[in-house]
Amino acid sequence: MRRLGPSTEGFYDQLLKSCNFLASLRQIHSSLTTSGLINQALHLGAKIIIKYTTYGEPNTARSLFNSIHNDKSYSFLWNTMIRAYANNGHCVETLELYSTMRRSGISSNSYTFPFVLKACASNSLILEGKVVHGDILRTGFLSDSYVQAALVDMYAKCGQTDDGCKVFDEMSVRDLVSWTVMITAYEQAEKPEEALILFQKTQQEGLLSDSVTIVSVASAVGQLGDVLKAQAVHGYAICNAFLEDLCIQNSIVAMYARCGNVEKARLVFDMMEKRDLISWNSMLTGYIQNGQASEALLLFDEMQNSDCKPNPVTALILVSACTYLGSRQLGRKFHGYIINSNMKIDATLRNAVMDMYAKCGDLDTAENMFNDIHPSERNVSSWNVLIAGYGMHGHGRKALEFFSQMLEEGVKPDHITFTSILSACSHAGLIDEGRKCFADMTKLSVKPEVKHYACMVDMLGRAGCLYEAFDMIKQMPLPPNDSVWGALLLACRIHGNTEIGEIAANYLFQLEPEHTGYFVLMSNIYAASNKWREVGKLREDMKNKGLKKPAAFSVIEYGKDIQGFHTADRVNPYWKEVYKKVESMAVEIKMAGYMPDLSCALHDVEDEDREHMLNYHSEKLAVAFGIMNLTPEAVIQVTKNLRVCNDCHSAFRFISYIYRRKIIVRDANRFHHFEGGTCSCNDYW
DNA sequence: TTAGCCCCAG
Repeated sequence: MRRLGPSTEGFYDQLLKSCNFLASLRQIHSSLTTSGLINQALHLGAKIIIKYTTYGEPNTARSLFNSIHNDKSYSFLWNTMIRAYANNGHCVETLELYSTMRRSGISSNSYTFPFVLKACASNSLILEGKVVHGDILRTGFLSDSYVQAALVDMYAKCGQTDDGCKVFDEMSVRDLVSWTVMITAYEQAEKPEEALILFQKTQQEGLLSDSVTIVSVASAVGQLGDVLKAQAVHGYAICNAFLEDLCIQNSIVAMYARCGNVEKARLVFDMMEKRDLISWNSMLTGYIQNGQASEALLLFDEMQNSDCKPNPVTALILVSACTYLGSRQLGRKFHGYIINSNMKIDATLRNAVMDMYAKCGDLDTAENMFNDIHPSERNVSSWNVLIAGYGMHGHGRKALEFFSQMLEEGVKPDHITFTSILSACSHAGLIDEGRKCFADMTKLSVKPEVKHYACMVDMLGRAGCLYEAFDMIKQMPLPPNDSVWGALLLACRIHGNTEIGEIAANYLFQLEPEHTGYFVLMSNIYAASNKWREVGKLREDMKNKGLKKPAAFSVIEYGKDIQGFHTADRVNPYWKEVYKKVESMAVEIKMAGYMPDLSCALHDVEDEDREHMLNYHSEKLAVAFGIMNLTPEAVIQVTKNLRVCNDCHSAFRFISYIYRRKIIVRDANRFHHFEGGTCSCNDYW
């Protein structure tokens, strides 16, 4: 065999460094094989193994590995192959190779374990991780800081933060990475306060953070939603010259958005010199999280003109924006875009598209998509989407059918399935079926959570079984939260029960003193029984606490555009015409027998004024806009962010009859299809 | 004699 000098090795080293393509890598590989150098300078072989794997050729890498790892006592190449697998998501192969390595008597070292642990961490393989932990103890590598950090990370990613914390606490020396791992662990476990306390400690110990730490800290602050802390992190990044880092910029954009300051997020975004996919997706998500879906859509147009092309995550964000807006038309457009862009549609994205169709009122398309999925590829979320979709439309029976079919096909329901099926029963008034499903939960080994009790209380309460609902709360094995009492309060509103309503409201005012919705509900109950003194007292309370009724907002599709209306909107460019229309419609439907439901107007004023105020509810403005601008055969579809009010519900029945229009309203809870004077919910909602 | 642990969009 011909020996080549070190200068030749250096030459190949350089060549490999600058090699960016699979084709040139193959050339270098073959030239090294011909020269025989690959068997002598193993670090070159190692580099090729790594490159093949990152270029998506793990099998080629493995063949190379198999052909050159002739010295059995030499762990370097094994470590290389394990590293290549682990860093490219080939988790099974990593563990398989590690196991072969052990069986072959090759000793692991401090370079082996971090990658094996990474593979366990990325697939939440806690059992395998624990075995590796045992191996580390046996081989005496627990004192290595890289191994320790990887171990803490593995436990954290497998959801065992406490075990990770134990390893962390037992470390004698902690470097920045171990601190960061622990900070990230708390952040990922949604314990942002703990994460920030640890960050404080790194500062006290005089450790200089790196960009990874700051990203995690920014994430934690985002979870906390504290704008002041967000500004502090932003300032820290500026002072320590971290702001050049793209990851940091992205995390700051996301942080501000999650703290509700989407304007500040946009400011940071606009100042960025370079933007990657994550920058765009973070900003888009920020708009969606803050209810500014139309801003998100504008930004998407900008994104398409940029050098960053949308990926499946972008698609997911946009589809969820359409779901939020209730815009089937836009949703369809994006669905088309997704198909045409040839992006990879995974189960999550497909389910999101189905959910969009279901929640935008197009159940047929949702169901067709579901039927197109091969039964073996339907996961629990696919079923959940359909069950929830049918439930929202009041098709309780259909939801129950899907639920049975799901069980027949051997798909195990989860907590979301039961939330969906119970609320489906609730909307359809199927209380016996609902009771049965609730009883089946334990049999199907899904433990009832507070939200399931809330569904039951809602179902029983709506059906008028107020005392049974109340008893259920009293007998709950878990402490009832605001959604449970809120369901009872809503039921009291529907059935006009002041007495139980007051009990529920008292709990709610303690549990959620800032939540205006409960004050509004209770004052509605008082208003319905003409207890204006109590209404006034509640209003006074709200005023003293500085609470305001959350802004109602309704959206209607119009051509390629979307029009949004607030209550008593004077910002929408068409408000004057729309006001005239609602006023004239009120006159016409009154002649057909519509009676304004004055209890829906919160204010303690003269009846005539209250009646007048009802006209300008956001959903009425949106429907009036639809009648004025859409062709007579077009369906008027409106999405409202809160629950549709009683008076609007009654008015829409009359409007659908007199104007011969199909009106579909999606509110915070469900769909209402108005046609010929009736609503699909049969006034049961 | 060569290699590494932790991060941002969903």
